[in-house]
Amino acid sequence: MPELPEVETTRRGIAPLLCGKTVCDVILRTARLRWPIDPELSERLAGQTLEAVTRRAKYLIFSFSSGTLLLHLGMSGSLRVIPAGLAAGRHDHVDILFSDGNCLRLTDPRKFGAVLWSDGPVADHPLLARLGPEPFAADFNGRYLHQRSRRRQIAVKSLIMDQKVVVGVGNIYASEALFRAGIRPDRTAGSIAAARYDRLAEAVRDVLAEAIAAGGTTLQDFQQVDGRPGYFRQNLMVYGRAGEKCRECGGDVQSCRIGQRSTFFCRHCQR
DNA sequence: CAAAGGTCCTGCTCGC
DNA sequence: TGCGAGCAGGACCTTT
Repeated sequence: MPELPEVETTRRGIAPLLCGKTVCDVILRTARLRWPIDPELSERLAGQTLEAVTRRAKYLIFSFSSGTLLLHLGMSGSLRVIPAGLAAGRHDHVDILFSDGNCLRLTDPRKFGAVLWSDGPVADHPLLARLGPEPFAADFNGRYLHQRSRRRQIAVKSLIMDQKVVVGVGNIYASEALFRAGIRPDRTAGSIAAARYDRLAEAVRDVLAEAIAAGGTTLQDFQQVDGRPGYFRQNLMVYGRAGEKCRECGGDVQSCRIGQRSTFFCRHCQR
């Protein structure tokens, strides 16, 4: 599920409720998600005060004085802040309990998420070390995308979904950004001119920013920290709309598969 | 049976 | 022959 807008929406929901609060216990109901979860997590976190919740790519970074908790929502994860003591469901894997009575609960049906403890700073963690620029950073722009695409034979959609090229763009927003930029998703990345990458970089930033403002996109599992869905779904131009009318030209929205992922575009609006 | 919003890892091919 | 880069596919897991 969660691409950058959903992770950022989650971060903004959590931070004001939990920053400055002290952990009193951690309940692990599942030994591993994508990777094993440190069984000592409760001992590590109990008594620690949460200093900040930040984001790098689709990772949430919980900073404590003794180290860092790295959390990824995978494909179906979500976090909620609830009162301590609520019964846990089948897919509620981790509860982090705070001394003020709040509980941060991780739910993840597909178990592709990750909860990793790291002593000390996390900037050079292997999972973060090779990530590309944030889409809102100054070093992400059309010139950069154009340069990274030279001699690349992959589809442009795969290029912008490559987290080493730019972080945060997943399957939904890749289709949406390419629609806004007027570029067919199956175009070979290396064959697209610089000016079109200017449009694409801007489209990526715009669609992500608008989705964050709407609280993300909910297709199935995603929920904001307070349990509400994200409201960007109604703004999607092509994703999930195969066979429906293009909201720009009235033609039929097409679908295809690129890199094993379903892909949506308008043959008339995108070249 | 296929597919669902992610991404790490393996192994193949190609070019120097 | 060796090495790196680029790329496709499999893997993880559960639900619809």
